[in-house]
Amino acid sequence: MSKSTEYIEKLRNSGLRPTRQRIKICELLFNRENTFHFSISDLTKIIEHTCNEKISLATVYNTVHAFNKKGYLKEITINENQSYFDTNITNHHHFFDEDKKELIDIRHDDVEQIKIKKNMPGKKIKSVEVLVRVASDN
Amino acid sequence: MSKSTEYIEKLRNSGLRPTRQRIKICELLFNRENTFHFSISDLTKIIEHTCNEKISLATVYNTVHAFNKKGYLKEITINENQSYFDTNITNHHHFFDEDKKELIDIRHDDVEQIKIKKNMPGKKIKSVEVLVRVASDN
DNA sequence: TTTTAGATTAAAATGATTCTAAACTATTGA
DNA sequence: TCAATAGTTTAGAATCATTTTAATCTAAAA
Repeated sequence: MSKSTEYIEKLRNSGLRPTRQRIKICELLFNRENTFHFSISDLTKIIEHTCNEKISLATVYNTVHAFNKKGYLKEITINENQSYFDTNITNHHHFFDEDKKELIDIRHDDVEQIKIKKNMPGKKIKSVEVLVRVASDN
Repeated sequence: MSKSTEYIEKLRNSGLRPTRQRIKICELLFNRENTFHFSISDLTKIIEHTCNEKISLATVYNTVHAFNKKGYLKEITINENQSYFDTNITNHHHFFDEDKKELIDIRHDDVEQIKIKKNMPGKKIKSVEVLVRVASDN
């Protein structure tokens, strides 16, 4: 499947029509070797720098949120004013580097099985997320 | 040590003078049997309902943030628009009930030791937080 | 094609948080 | 004890991220 067909499918699955602006957003998000962590403001800056045409903020929000809802992006929230999206939607965890304000993936295999000995009657576990905050030693 | 002396000490340690308004906030936060999870908006509602006098929003923010910074409160962020503070500052984890939008403590003992096989050179681990999202089975 | 349902946009609205500046108060030290 | 001062409270304004609006535009269906 071509990249372009893949983007169109992702958009349609998310309930969105494939438009020029949304395809461009897909290219920026999904045409990458490595996992990509970004905030909405990171993404709009990248659009400004790599794109001749402007994409309105409303479109960026609407597209990113639709992908997040559908599961093509994963949200990682650090605190009240720092929220990131991750293009790596496999089951994995994160380091947050407090110095550089940067997220780093921890492969699922790099964390030993997490066993929770308590359960919530009638409730099903949807996800288990580990955030390891790190900072410079000194 | 009396509760009141304890509040004054907490405030001073956080770099704040013990004023009438801040003592009131301490009473609401720390005079409790059980751990208390709240958002700023929860707290302001409680103040409105239990207090004759009004405490301005600016004071609430400033006091809660100072306690959080000092470590007398712990912040738990669920997503872009849901952030809570926890009066339980011991090492522990959380369930987040997606149905009731409610946090529930998981005692540290109820999660088996989390071993991270990867490390970040030159960086020290500040905290390891686990968030288990749960929702109704059906 | 033509129609229509959905998309894009700039600008306005909203809502949470932070700032401001004037009035107030805890603390210090004479 | 009391004045000086440094920090605090407050309402309201400012800010910032996000969402809504309504007019214009476009993809997709007929």
